[in-house]
Amino acid sequence: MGRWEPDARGRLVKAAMELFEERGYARTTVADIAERAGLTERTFFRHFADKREVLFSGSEDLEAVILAAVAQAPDGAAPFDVVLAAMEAAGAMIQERRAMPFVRARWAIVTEHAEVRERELIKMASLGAALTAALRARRVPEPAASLAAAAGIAAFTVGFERWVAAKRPGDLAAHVRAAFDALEAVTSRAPARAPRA
Amino acid sequence: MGRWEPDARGRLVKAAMELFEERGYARTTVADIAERAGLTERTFFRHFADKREVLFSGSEDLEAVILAAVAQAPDGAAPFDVVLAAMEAAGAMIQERRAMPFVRARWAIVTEHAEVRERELIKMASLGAALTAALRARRVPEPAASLAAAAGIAAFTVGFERWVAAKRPGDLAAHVRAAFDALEAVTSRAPARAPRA
DNA sequence: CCTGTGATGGCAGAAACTGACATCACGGAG
DNA sequence: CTCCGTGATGTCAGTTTCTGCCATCACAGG
Repeated sequence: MGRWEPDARGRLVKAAMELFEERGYARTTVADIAERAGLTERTFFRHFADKREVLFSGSEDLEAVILAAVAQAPDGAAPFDVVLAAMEAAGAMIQERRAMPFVRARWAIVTEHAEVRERELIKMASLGAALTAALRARRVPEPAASLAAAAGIAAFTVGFERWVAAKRPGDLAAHVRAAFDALEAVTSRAPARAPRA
Repeated sequence: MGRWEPDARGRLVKAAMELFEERGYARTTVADIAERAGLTERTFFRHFADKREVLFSGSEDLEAVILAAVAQAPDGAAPFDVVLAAMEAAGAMIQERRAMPFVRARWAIVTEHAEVRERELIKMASLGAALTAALRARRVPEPAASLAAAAGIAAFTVGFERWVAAKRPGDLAAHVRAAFDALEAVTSRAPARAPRA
């Protein structure tokens, strides 16, 4: 492999991010991206299923980190603690990429464009499914596995959003932990059940 | 209003569902739908933002029911119980539509087509945002409001999926309640905190 | 009778994607 | 060394989604 410029995929991602910042996501066509990367539109679609997907390059790594964290959790750990550990690991990975400007630019695009947000949500759902499967492999029964996964991802999302919104970034993992604690607090019903019992 | 056949929107929804069942979602074009409804493609896009949206007609009602339930909850109720009540109300509405075949047909399409699932997820997220706002109006602070809303919707989803998957439909609200209980159980950490303390 | 309004139709076009086929350097088999 | 399979890319035509712009035309109110 040396016939073409190497790392076509990486070049496409780079070109896309540049153009998105220059003209905005909506006003950048796939043809534009391909051209800047020195490729053709057709080749873009061989590397990415669609235009949005170029914003999610690397999400496979995230899933891998999460699954690894689950696998490494001590045997007797409670499911929710396992999920917390997995989400902390995910947070650490995002933070360690030192690509904070990239994270922010990406975040801006995702929140501004509903179509991209849709993609983000389905990626999260897919992550949740993988996490659920990993929990089930640890003998966590349903529906506890699904619920722990979904709730954990919700907590992660809240923590992440607060981290991004914060002026001084701080530690993402700390935000995530705080969200988990808050979730535990809000889902615990008072000792005396509410009226409807 | 009497110049055209009435209820263009309704006719489009009906035509769409028929065609989706006859040829499948992917092989049905918007032009097909419009033609069967006695309209043109251009008019379809005046009633629905895009092809997927025709599958979500009525989701506004769902949001209204949820918000009404939140508003009617007793003043001192715990946030999570308020959310439970709202989700039970949503479940009751879905069940009372007596459109069980429609619900199943729609469910099949949503689970089979990622693009439609994306739309479903963003609708859920939007519902979550509305629910969060309603909780905040009840003086529930952040991040408790966001977390209660997201966790509640996750529990509802699990309950709904189990209800749809069940051979004998049974009561949706009961499934939802069970999911809430299971969520509470899984998010409660043991009295002695896990290793990381 | 006249006119504004609102839902619709017609049409052209951009942009996202897809399928089928061609190209062409590299690397191994002979 | 030559030949051929392979794989990433290019080319091109075509479908589908979705938008902008303007025309139409019955109905309602003045």
